[in-house]
Amino acid sequence: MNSGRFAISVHILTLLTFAEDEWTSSEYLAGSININPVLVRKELSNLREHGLVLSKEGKSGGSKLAKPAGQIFMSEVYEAVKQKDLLGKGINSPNPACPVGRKINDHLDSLYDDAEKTLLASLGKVSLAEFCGKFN
Amino acid sequence: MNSGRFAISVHILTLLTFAEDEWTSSEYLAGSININPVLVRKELSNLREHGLVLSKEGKSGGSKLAKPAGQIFMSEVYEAVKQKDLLGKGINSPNPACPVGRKINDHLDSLYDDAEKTLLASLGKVSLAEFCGKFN
DNA sequence: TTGTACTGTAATGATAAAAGTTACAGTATG
DNA sequence: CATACTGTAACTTTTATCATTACAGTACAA
Repeated sequence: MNSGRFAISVHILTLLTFAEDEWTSSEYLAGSININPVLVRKELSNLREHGLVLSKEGKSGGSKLAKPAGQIFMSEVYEAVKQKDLLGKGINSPNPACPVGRKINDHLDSLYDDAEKTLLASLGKVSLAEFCGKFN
Repeated sequence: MNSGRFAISVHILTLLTFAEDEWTSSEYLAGSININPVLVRKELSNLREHGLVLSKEGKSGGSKLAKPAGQIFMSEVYEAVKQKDLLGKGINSPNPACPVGRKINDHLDSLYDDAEKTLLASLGKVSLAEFCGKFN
């Protein structure tokens, strides 16, 4: 799983939840997360592609949630930021002359798939709204 | 979760399972995995600390499983290699002046803990022996 | 009792991935 | 048309990962 992108995305979405329906600037978001605004925009761009946020260009532009926080689940955020697989699948290039090396990646893949399904089920139980409820 | 260490450890343990009760050298393991022997020894050192393998120094030395493959579970391997947490916890240093930034790491932690419990339960169902059974 | 084949680990260097920074074109708004 | 934003590309810096070299320690076996 990718290092800190999940945390950054959840942080962004949490701030947008508290901003209600306001268009929030990447500068402001970057200030709370304490990272570079360009990184925030990249992450927003990804969240946008996955239908979680909307952005508006131009003066008084910014971003906001694409749907109510009660309808956004942590599993969606996970799906949005994942790129490598959960446990680091397919990074090595085992020796194909070895009977184990030749087949292990396939077997690891199916192990990972099962584990990831369980993880998604768990994250799918928590909505952004519930998560934000913890701040009160 | 750490990139490829889980895969390397499972690969090592699989090779040791097929080696039956032989002491297997790090050189041989490195050949199948196609990585550097020193990295293998480091990973073996970690697996040893976690009680999963035994090593013998000196000529005709090497490593073998510390217990039968039916009694080693993927959850143990996961626990052995994890260092950072699952989803990249605690990497950012959010702005403490922001009410969200100030508390988000705690809330993320509890989210991660729950998700990880589920993941461990899933990996705990698969023994090394079962995993190795797939190669036949 | 000495050569050999291993482990264990530290130190260093190379490569790759992640994050920060600068820069600037594009776009709404007033 | 000035302003305050977004969206991206290009470049640099930082950090993490992996490979390599080196060598001390250990057990076996001739």
